[in-house]
Amino acid sequence: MRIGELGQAAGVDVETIRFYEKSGLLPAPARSENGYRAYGSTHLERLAFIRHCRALDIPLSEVQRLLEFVEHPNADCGDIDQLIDTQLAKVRARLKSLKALEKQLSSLRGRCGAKHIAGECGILHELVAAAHKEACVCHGHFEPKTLAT
Amino acid sequence: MRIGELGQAAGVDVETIRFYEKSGLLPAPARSENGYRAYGSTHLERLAFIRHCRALDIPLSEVQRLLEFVEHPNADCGDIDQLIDTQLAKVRARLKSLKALEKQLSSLRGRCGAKHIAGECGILHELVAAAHKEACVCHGHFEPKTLAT
DNA sequence: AGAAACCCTGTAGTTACTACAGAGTCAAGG
DNA sequence: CCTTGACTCTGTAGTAACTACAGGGTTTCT
Repeated sequence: MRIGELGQAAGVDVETIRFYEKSGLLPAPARSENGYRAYGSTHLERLAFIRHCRALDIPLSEVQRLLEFVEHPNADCGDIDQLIDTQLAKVRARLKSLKALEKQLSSLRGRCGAKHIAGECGILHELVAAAHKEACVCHGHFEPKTLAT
Repeated sequence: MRIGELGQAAGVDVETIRFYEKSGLLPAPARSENGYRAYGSTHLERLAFIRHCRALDIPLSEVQRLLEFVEHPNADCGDIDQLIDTQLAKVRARLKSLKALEKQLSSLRGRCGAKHIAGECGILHELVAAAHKEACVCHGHFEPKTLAT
């Protein structure tokens, strides 16, 4: 099948498929006489594998490694569980920070009254006030990454 | 104060500060005779405001808008609560998908036994099996019927 | 035949930073 | 005074994972 068909079968953009090929994740397929890529089921499976891993937020570099393991069943796979552990830790950390973020945003949202003049906007006041508080060096450094990451 | 001092005061990288200036978020400051940037407390407050918004995952383009409201207190601020609502919706959606992801990864992690050969790795088997027949929660596009070529 | 959809390669853009490179300035120490 | 390391400057490029052209060729359908 051609690239468009592969894309439809796997629910992936053709440009993403080309991107994966260029990145080395997908092997370059055979070509028809007109130069079009000609894919078979092997590519489809591999692409599905990649997309499934991506859905698990596994970085492409790690997906590459997993694919190598698939290709070499006799290789030592001691790192795979560690990879999943790393992902799990990341997800849990992110969940934690997002929950805090949701709480902050909800609180901020609650400050919006019926007023529609910027000078009287509770949200804006709160954002400015927060900036004032943080701008005071007595309160230490505000590190957004710890919340937003 | 110089850029390094501003960065320390706000807990921001000097390169990020220059980035913000270039992006138009921070006004270009006065310069000393040697060409160094000379900042005052106004910049510090504005930077803190920006960082606080970033901590709330507010995109820079929206931070820019908020800053404009701060500068024009008489402007209609009808969009600000909507901005926060949009952020809240994003955060909640992301929370939902991350929870599903955590569940999947935990399940996947549970498949790892004591084996350390790739060919016998439960995690790898599951990833490959998923590519064959299962749509994951976040992916959703892959359907077995489209396997037919 | 013509138009639209598909394909190709190569380049550039998105978002929010982050990291140089090469050169100038400053402050402390020998 | 000189040296050295830290700081500053502007400009460019890179990061991750795509996504969107541009310009040109091929296929399919009306």
